[in-house]
Amino acid sequence: MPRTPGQRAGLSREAVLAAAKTVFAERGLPGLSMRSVAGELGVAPNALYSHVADKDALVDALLDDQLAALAPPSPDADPVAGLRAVMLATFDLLGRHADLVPLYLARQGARGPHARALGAAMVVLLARLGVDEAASARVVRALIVSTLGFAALAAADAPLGNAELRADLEATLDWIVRGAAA
Amino acid sequence: MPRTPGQRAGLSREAVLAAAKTVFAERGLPGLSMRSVAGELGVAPNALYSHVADKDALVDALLDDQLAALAPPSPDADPVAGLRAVMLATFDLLGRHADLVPLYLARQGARGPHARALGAAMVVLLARLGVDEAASARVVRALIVSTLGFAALAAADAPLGNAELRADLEATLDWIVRGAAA
DNA sequence: CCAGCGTACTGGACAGTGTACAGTTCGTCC
DNA sequence: GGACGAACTGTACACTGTCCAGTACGCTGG
Repeated sequence: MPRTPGQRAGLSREAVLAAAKTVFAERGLPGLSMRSVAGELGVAPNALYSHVADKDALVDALLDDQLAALAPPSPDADPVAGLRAVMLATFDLLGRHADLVPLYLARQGARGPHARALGAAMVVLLARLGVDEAASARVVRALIVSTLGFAALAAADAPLGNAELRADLEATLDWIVRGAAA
Repeated sequence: MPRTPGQRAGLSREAVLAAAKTVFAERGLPGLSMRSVAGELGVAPNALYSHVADKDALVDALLDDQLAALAPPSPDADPVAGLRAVMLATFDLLGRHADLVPLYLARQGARGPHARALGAAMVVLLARLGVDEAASARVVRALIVSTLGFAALAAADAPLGNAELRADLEATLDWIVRGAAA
């Protein structure tokens, strides 16, 4: 989206993030460079650095933003079903954005506001299963780790089909929840 | 290790891999480039391509090579203890090579010969717990995914200490094994 | 012993990357 | 209206993985 020169671009952190989302959606992670995002905005690559500290910071923002598509489980639903539903929804979401998965595991990306909200909702459900607050952090981590891990496995175009790994995850989630509740 | 010019370097796939190991040990993953490996061997960067297809292929080899340090569990030991021991040893190994963890999850790296051997030993132990062969593949995947996932979490210099995450992993492994054996 | 062949290797280059530095242009506030 | 600070540009650096063309060497058949 090039501008007529001589005018301000009027960028902002949000605009940069939005452009990054567009570029990522259209060209995937390999196509996401500072230059491509800047090009999308019709702006010099360096201009982004007025609104974003790093490429890393931009990617972190992008990661948390993806989680906005996930609806937190209702506190009133059946806890076991609710937990399974969020994690499977997460798995499905990551299946659509395969190359992001390693990033979630390697970075602070899983610590943004959206991620926090999901975690808090999970703690509520676990409490209704009799898991006290001290232990629930551990269980949440176990659930998330399994979900991200299986998503990563599914992303690596493994010989195992996506459906098989989804079923694996479902079984694993049950083992963890059941084990933790005992 | 520069050579006196005019002589053959006498490279080989193994020599390249060894140099890559050295560079990685000294400078970590960011310092591992085709140029740095070539420099280590006193050779032009392109020379490596006579022995290695890609940087990806080289990294894959490096990944599996790291697993050589892991002793497969004895088939005669207590199955639960044996499984726990391998996975915790893996966690500890990965803790020492933090930046590799995302790669293990994202690539075929966990499918090399060493990885296979470990997987096979785990299947044997699971059989002694009454897990039939069809189901054991799923359990092995669950155990590996949890281990790699927690290692990744520990690698991301999280606020949670390494010891805490190791304990989390230990509990998770137990839940999975117990759940699968039931 | 020597010609020839194939492989190992070099030099140079290309197309990218993230990002720093210096300078210009603009909107805003006193 | 003039100064200030932020936004933005142009240019550049130091890298990256990898390709192409050429050279020099070791080994093998005659």
